[in-house]
Amino acid sequence: MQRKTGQRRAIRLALEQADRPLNAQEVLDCAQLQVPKLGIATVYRNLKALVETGWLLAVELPGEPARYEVRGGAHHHHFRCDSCGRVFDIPGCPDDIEATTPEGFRVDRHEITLYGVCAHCP
Amino acid sequence: MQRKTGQRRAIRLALEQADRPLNAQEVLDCAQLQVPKLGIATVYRNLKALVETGWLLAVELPGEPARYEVRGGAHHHHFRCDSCGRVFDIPGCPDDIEATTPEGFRVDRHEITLYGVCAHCP
DNA sequence: ATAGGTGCAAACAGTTTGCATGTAT
DNA sequence: ATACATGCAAACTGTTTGCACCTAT
Repeated sequence: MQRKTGQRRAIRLALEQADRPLNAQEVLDCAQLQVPKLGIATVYRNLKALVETGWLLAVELPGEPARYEVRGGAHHHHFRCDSCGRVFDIPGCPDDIEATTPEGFRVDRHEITLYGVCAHCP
Repeated sequence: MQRKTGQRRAIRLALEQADRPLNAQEVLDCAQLQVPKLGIATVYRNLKALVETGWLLAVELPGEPARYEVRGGAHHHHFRCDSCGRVFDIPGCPDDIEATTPEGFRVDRHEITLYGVCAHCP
């Protein structure tokens, strides 16, 4: 991740301009507007590297390809619309999440996903 | 799903005897003890059918193959051990989960996964 | 007898990797 | 000049499907 390349810039731009988490294919489609010869392998390599540096956050929902969002604000969770398939950020977090964790288990982190219909869908 | 076959019985038995959600490969390994010629395609076909009838519950964690558990008790969530990779049931559920859902969103269901180290791992 | 199930292998989707080529430094 | 980055294609994993054969009913 030490050189500035056109593909790298295009990939970052795609993620910065998105208003929601994008998957690898969406990043490719968007970044190819600027670098048409961009390949999917390069997208994956850069996404992985950007997650490792902490610039990106991987949003992985069960059964679907991973999405990525620029690590911005505070701890939050996600809402997936069953109608349009898009994923949105949900601020905040319940505070009693670990309440019923069995004795002897140590909880390091958690994921919450809400499913339903978003405000833009009928 | 209308005939009683040996492979179907073996698959159901594997899931009934497991004390945790199993993925397709684990079901195959276990069921093959009784039906050695059992194929993975049959396992997938039966898992899908059993989920559709409601007998099974799919436990899908991001980035890993789906696991399946017999639909038994009450609403619950899951804990994944980062050390041994096994998944355990966690009883109960925080009650203020939908608290910060934005206006206009309708929440139909939710998934919570805790990550950490289980009681059996050092 | 016959519709439903099975096994095998091929097809698939998403992701990763090996390698020759290209390019920012 | 040279190490890092890219593109392509092949490999890989988990899952699904087409098809001929098998079997519970």
